Amino acid sequence: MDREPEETDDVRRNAGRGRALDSLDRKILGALSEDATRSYADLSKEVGLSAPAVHERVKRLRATGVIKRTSADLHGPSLGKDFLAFVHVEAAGWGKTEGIMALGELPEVEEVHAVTGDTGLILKVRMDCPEAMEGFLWRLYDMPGVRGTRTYVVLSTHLERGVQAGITPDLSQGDNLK
Amino acid sequence: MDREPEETDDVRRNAGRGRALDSLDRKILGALSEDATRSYADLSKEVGLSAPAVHERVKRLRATGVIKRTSADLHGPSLGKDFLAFVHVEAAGWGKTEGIMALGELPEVEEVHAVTGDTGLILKVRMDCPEAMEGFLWRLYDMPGVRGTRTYVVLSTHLERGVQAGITPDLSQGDNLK
DNA sequence: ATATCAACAGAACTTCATTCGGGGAATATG
DNA sequence: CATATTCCCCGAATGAAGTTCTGTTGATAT
Repeated sequence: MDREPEETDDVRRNAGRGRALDSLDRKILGALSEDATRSYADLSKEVGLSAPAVHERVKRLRATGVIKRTSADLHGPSLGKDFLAFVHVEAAGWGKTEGIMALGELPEVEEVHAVTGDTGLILKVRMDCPEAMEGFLWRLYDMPGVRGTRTYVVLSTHLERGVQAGITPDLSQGDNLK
Repeated sequence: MDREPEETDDVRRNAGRGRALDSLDRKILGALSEDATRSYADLSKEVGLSAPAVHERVKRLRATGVIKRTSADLHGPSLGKDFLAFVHVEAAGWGKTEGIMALGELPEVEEVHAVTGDTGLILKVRMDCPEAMEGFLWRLYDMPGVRGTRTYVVLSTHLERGVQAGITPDLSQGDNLK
């Protein structure tokens, strides 16, 4: 009888429940977030486990959603996208407008966040030129509920990476109160 | 005489010079940016090439820097990072302060951009709790040149992805002028 | 004290990545 | 116009890696 381990099919959203991440998991995650092409044999030497053991952990990390996916990180300028900007959108009703959600269909839109503050939405958009930016803003203003926008054009990017596995303990404790 | 194609060592920013990306490259890039674990045999069926041909193209895309790297995308909350925020920093002198560049050492800091507008810097930071955010801001204010900050706490993220291979032609032309 | 379960290592197996040799189309050269 | 040259592709072969299987160990629960 083959039991399928996946068939939970239930509430899987709070990933990593039932098994907290130990230091080995974090080590693996840190390594894979920097270079996901490394072999399990290679990783096994770094974390002190056998290749199958690492494989099993990675499999679990994927299944539980800790590793959302493995992706190739592309170079914007090489694709003709030299123009990066953050657009703060002042929305009337409130976020989640059907039109605003449809922004995700544009490959130029990389991030959409609902935020606190005077603006309700922050967009990260990357395109080829200022003219495209203009076209994008027009499209934005045509949407119902968009009252205004504030655009911050990126002059240079000094750091850009995904979620990091590490944390800085000092931040949430200790010497905050000087 | 082996000529090393890399030894330009100069201005490499416009990677992919000498060979424009064709539609097959874009198809491959689009696929790999969504799932970099797909096999070449699999990709070959999608783009209509043989596996070695796809491999060769990917190899070149890596070598020329179009594919910056392949990474595992991690799930923040699973790692205990439930708190995402954009921090606009009003810097006195101007960007690239040694201290600000050192922010990259904190795994909580995911992005650092120099931008136009009243603020000179936009930071994307992800941490475990508001207390950590507080600690981070304190650390920020201790830096020379930091005049003020404005923090936008992310309430919900509707879209978050890397550079997309596709483009929307309409944006930079045509019906912009309504 | 015994049964149960989770995690790991070593070996076997399978699939994939990678290299090699050759062919064809387009471009450059005489 | 004919002939090299170059680039890009394919099919086959090789090697390395991913993946599965089985037994063992240690811890926990009965």
